[in-house]
Amino acid sequence: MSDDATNPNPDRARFRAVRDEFVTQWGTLGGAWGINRTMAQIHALLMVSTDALSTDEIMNELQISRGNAHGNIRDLIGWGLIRSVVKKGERKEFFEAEKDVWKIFCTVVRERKRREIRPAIGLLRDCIDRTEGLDDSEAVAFTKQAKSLCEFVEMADSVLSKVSKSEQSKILPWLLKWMS
Amino acid sequence: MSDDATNPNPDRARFRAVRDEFVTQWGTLGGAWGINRTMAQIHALLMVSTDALSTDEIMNELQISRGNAHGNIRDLIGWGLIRSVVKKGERKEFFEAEKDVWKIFCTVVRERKRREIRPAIGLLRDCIDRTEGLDDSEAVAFTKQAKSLCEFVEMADSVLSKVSKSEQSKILPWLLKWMS
DNA sequence: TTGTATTTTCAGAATTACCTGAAAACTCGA
DNA sequence: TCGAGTTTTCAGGTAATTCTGAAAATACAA
Repeated sequence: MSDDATNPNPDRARFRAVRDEFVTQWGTLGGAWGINRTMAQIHALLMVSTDALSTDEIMNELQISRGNAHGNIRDLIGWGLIRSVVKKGERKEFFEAEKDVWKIFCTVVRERKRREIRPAIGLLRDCIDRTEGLDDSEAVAFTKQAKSLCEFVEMADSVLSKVSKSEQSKILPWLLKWMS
Repeated sequence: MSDDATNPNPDRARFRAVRDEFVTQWGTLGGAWGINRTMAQIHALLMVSTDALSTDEIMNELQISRGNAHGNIRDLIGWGLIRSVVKKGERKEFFEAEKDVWKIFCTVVRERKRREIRPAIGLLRDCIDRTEGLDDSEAVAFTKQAKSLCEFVEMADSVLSKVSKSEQSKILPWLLKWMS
C-alpha cells in the first residue's frame, strides 16, 4: 500500500505552513493600513490560491464564521480585488483574486482616491472657503496651512491618477531610469 | 465699555468652529489609514496652530484626558511629526508640528517604510526562501506570486526612498512635467 | 410546488483598541 | 531637603470594531 493516505507529499505540508503564516502576517500588515484583518487575510489567501475557493473553503482555511467570511468577501468585491466565478456543475459561488500585482495596485489606488483622498480635498476646500478673508491672525495662518495641504493632496491625487491609468510597461522604465 | 469681553472678534469664533471641524474630520481620515484618531487630531491641531501648545492646552482643546494626550504626543514625537520646545520662563513642555507639507510627507514615508514596508519585504523573502524548490504545484504557484509581490514592494520601497530623499524643488517640476 | 442548496442578514457576544484618572516619579528652585 | 509644578505610568473602564451563528431569504432543480 502507498503511504499517500497517511503521509502525503511532505512538500505540500511544508508549503501549507508557509502559506498559512503568509496569510496571517499579511492580515496583520493590513491592519496597519486601516484594512480589516480578515479582509486582508481572505485577499492574501485568494491571491496565492491556484483555483477559486468557495465561501466554505475560505471559512475552513481561515477558521472563521460564515457571516464574517461572507461580509468580507462582499467588501473585497466592492473594492474590485476579487470576483465571483461559476464552476460548471456547481451551484456554489467561487471566488478568485486578481493576481497581477500592478493591477492590484491600480485598483487599490483608485479606491483609496475615491474613498479617502477626494473627501480630504473636499474638507480642505470647505475649510479654506469658510475662513478665507476672516479678520483674525490665527485664521489667516489656518487658511494658509489649509491651502498648502490642499495643494499637496491635489497634486498627490493627480499623480496617482496618472500612474494608475498608465501602463505598467510605460511607467516602470521611467521610474527605473529616473531612479538610477 | 467695549464689548470685547462679551463679544470678542466674531471672526475668531467662526474660525474656531472651522478649525474644530477640520481637526475632527482629519482624525476620522487618519482612522482610514490606520492612524489613531486622537493622534491624527493632535497632529492636525498643532499643524494649524500659530504657536506651540502645552499638554494642558491640547487636553482642553480636544477634551481628552492627560494620559491620552501624553501618550499620543509621545507617539507623534516618535514619528518625528512634532517636537517639544521650551518657552522661556515656563517649566511646562510645549509642542509644535512641522508645518512644511513636503517635509511632513517625507517623514511619514520614512516611518511607514521602516515600520511596515520593510517587514513586508522580510515576510515575502522568508516565504520565498522556504518554498523555493518545493515539489508541489501549489507551492510553485505560491512562490511565483510571492516573488511578484516582493519585486513590486521592493520597487515601491526604492521609489519612495528616492522621492523622500530628494528636494521638493527637484521632484515637483519633474512630476508636473511628466504628468502633462 | 416542494425540497434542498446556498446566500444574506443581524442581534448579541467577543475581542480589540482606546481612554481615563489618579498615583508615582521626576524636576528644579529655594 | 522640601515642596510645588510637571510628566509618566498603568490598572481598570469604555467605546468601537469585529465576529458568530442561527434564522430568514433566495435560487433552483425536479
